[in-house]
Formats: sequence, structure tokens, C-alpha cells
Amino acid sequence: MDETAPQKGTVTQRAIEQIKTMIAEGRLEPGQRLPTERDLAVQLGISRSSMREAIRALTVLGVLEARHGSGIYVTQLQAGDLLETFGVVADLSRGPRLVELLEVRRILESTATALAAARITADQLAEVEKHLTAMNATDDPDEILAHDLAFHREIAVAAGNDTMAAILEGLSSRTFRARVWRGYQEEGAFARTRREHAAIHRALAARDPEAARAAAAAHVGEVEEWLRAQLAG
Amino acid sequence: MDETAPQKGTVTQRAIEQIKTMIAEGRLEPGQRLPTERDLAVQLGISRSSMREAIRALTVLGVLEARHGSGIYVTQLQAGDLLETFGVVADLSRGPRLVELLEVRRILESTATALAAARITADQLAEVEKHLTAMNATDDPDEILAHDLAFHREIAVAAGNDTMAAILEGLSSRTFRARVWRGYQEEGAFARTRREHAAIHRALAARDPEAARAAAAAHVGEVEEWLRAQLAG
DNA sequence: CCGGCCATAGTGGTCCGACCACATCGAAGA
DNA sequence: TCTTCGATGTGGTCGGACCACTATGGCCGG
Repeated sequence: MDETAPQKGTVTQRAIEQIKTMIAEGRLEPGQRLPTERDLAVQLGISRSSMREAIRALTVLGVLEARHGSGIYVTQLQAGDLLETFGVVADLSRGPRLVELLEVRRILESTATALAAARITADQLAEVEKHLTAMNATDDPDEILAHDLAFHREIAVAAGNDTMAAILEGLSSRTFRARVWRGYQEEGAFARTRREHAAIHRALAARDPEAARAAAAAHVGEVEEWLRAQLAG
Repeated sequence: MDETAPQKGTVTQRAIEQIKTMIAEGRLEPGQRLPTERDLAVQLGISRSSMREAIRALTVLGVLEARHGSGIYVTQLQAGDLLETFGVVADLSRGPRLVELLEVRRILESTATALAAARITADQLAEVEKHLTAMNATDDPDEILAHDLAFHREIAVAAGNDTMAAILEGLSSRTFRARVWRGYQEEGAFARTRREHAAIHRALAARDPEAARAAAAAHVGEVEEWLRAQLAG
């Protein structure tokens, strides 16, 4: 009888969907400021508590951004904003799924590196070189890891597909990488890693997409195979 | 002075990290039941409201599952659970990022189809055929879309990498696909789509990975090019 | 007239206590 | 023995209060 009561799921879930829909339909533009929590709660006919849960949920998804004392804003909805949560997948995965993640990364990373070889600018190539030399100049594992990440990140950006770069960023999240790399590097894989990085850089400098694809695939594939062997043993 | 007050970020954010850490460190196993919201709040020294926000956030991320009247449980942490949110990226993306998403899908889908050609079982192939014939036997756009999705989902599963399948599932989310497909099919692309699907199936039946890769890449690439042209015009 | 300071209003962040809706399980009954 | 149903405990929702922070604009001193 009551046409104003759809009543599906929790009110919070409903609020999440409604806000998402407002954004998808363009009624809320990126960067725009939303009404206050109190006003939004009244508009959707729910309590402030439930509205806050909905806002919090959309915040962790990278859709909204809450600024204490200022207001709630729609993010720019950039690939990086929305795919930030992708890292939790990598962080909470163990065993066989780690191999699957590396397989996905190998596929994307090799393609991204190939694209980068064709499109990379001189400035970007210089930046890649910087991280390559810095990586080879130190013994601190943390520093090596940081430059390793930056090395691949620069390449992914140079590929020109921000979405792909954001996904690769998640697949290489710091904690994920640290867990796998630690064991890998302990087996004296430093030299091999350096050779592979050098090969990737060489292919980029030569603007050779096929060589770049092969080098990147081999690079990730090495770790993949090592991890596979670890799990089997 | 007070060593018990780290005080970084909001208490809710801290609670989210703490629960995530507990799971990452194995102190909480998949499927396990957590203490009640009230108890958890006491344990972490925060209010029930803040704890609820943290739980809600982890729920939308697919890490936790709240069952009304029963309790809060850790999900199985399957790829599908954690990558469900991937769909929101597709749903909230517009313009150039749609092309980027299709590019990622083309890369992954072509590889997945190639893997499927090598690994697919007779039963799985029969399932693929079922959706192919069903897709060609109806004129209802919604039904076509549903079978189209199922067609590619079966292939992705047959590839043997659940993580990749889950990502592809997100990249083909219903609302995303509906938005792009609508315009694409309006231009009489039905016949072409059928030919491409038939080619993919033929490659799978022939257990020919290279042909499967090419057919899948062409299939997604067609839509990609069409969308690129739409945006340019 | 100008610039920096500061009171104030408004916002998100946190907490509390109450009640409701639902799932579960055991005791009472057929 | 099986079924029923009530008691208990759980997540879901609500309303209000207060705290922490931002931003604004007027005031004061220069």
C-alpha cells in the first residue's frame, strides 16, 4: 500500500546506492561539495548515524572525500582514487592467489612496458634511469624496494593508460611486494634482478616494444616461477 | 608521555587497519566469526558507532560479512569477494577512461581466452556453446546481454585464474556493459558480434590458443575502436 | 587604508543509550 | 520423538549531545 517504502536491504546500503547513482547520473560532479551529513540524512529520510556509515563506505572506496570541519566532496574519480582499494586484495591474498596476482601482473606489465617503449618521452626515460641507478647504488632493502616500485610505476605511466597504471600500482602494493620480494631476494636474486631491469631499460631506450614486452614478462615471470616453486615445496 | 596514544588519523580508520592487520597476520581466519560489535568496540577502546563504521567499510570491501541476528564473519577472501568493488570503477567511469578500461579488458580477455583454449574441458565448452546459441536465438537485448556476459564468464573461468576472472567480471559489470553496448548494437553490430563470438568458440573447440587470443582481441577491440570514435566525434 | 589576528558559526568526528528486527537454540508441549 | 514457540543475543537504526577542526568575516593595530 505504501508506495514510499521500497524496503530492500539495509537503509545504509540503500543510501550508498543512491549517492552512487547520483554521481553516475551526473547529478554530482567530481570535486563538488555535498550537503552536510545532517542535511543528507534528512533528504534520504534516515538517521545521521546510518548516513555516516554510507559516507564512510564511499570514502574507503575512493568515491567521496571527507574533510574535517569543511565538508564532504566527490573525488576527482581518477583511476588512482577508485583503484586505491585494489591494494587490499594483494595484501590479504596468500598462497595460490599470490601466483594468480603475479600472473595478472605479468600480463599487464609486459603489455604496459611494450606500450611504454613506443611512447616514452625523453624526460620519462631519464626518470626511469634515475631509479635504475639509485636502485643499484644502495644495499638498503627498503630503498631498493622503493626505487623498484618507482621504476615500474614510471614505465606504467609512460604507457599512457592511467587505469592500467593504477591497477599495476595495486598489484605492486608495498606490503604485497615486501612479502614476496623478501624471500626472493634472500636467494641471491639481486644480480638477476639487476640484469632484468637493465634489459627492460635497454629495450625502452631502443624504443623496441617487442623486446620490452619480453623483458618485462621474463622479469615478472621469474618471481612467479619462484613463488610457484615455494608453494609446491 | 602516554605510550598508549598513537593518535594517527580517525579512530575509525585505525580500527579498519587493525582488523585488516589481524586478518593479514592470520589471527582471523576466513569464515571465522568475530566478537560482537559491542565487544570489539571495547577491545579497541572506541565507541560502537565508530566500530560500526569500520565494519561497514570492511563489509563493502568484501572482507567482512555481517549477518543480521547472527554475527560478523570474515569472508572466504576469494577473488570474487574482494574484487566485487571493482565494478564501481566501471560504473563511475566516463569518457576517455571507458576506453582505458576496454583496453585493459582487451589485454586480459585475449590472454584469458588463449589460456582457456588450452585448458577448457568438454563440459565447460558445452556450457559456452549453450550461451552462444541462446544469445543468437533471441531478440531481447537484456537476454542477449545476459548470455553475452555468461559466455565470456565461462571462458574466463576456464582459463583457470580466478583472480583474472574476477577482474574481468568487474570490467564487464552489467551497468557498464549496458551503457556501452546499447549504442554499439544500435548501429547494427549484431551480425558482427555473432561472427566474432562464433570465431572465439571455434578457436576454443579447436584448442587453438593463438587463434583464440586473436579472436578475443579483435572482439573487444571492435567495441574499443567504436567507442574511441564516438568520443572523438 | 591595509594587513594580520581572532571570535564565531558551521562542519565532520566521536560517543552514549535506547529500541527494533532478526537468527538461534533450548525448553515445553503434542 | 518431533514440533512449536518463547527467551536470548546479535546486528540495524535512531536521536541527541559534545568535541575537534575549518573557514569566514569583522575587528584591531599598523
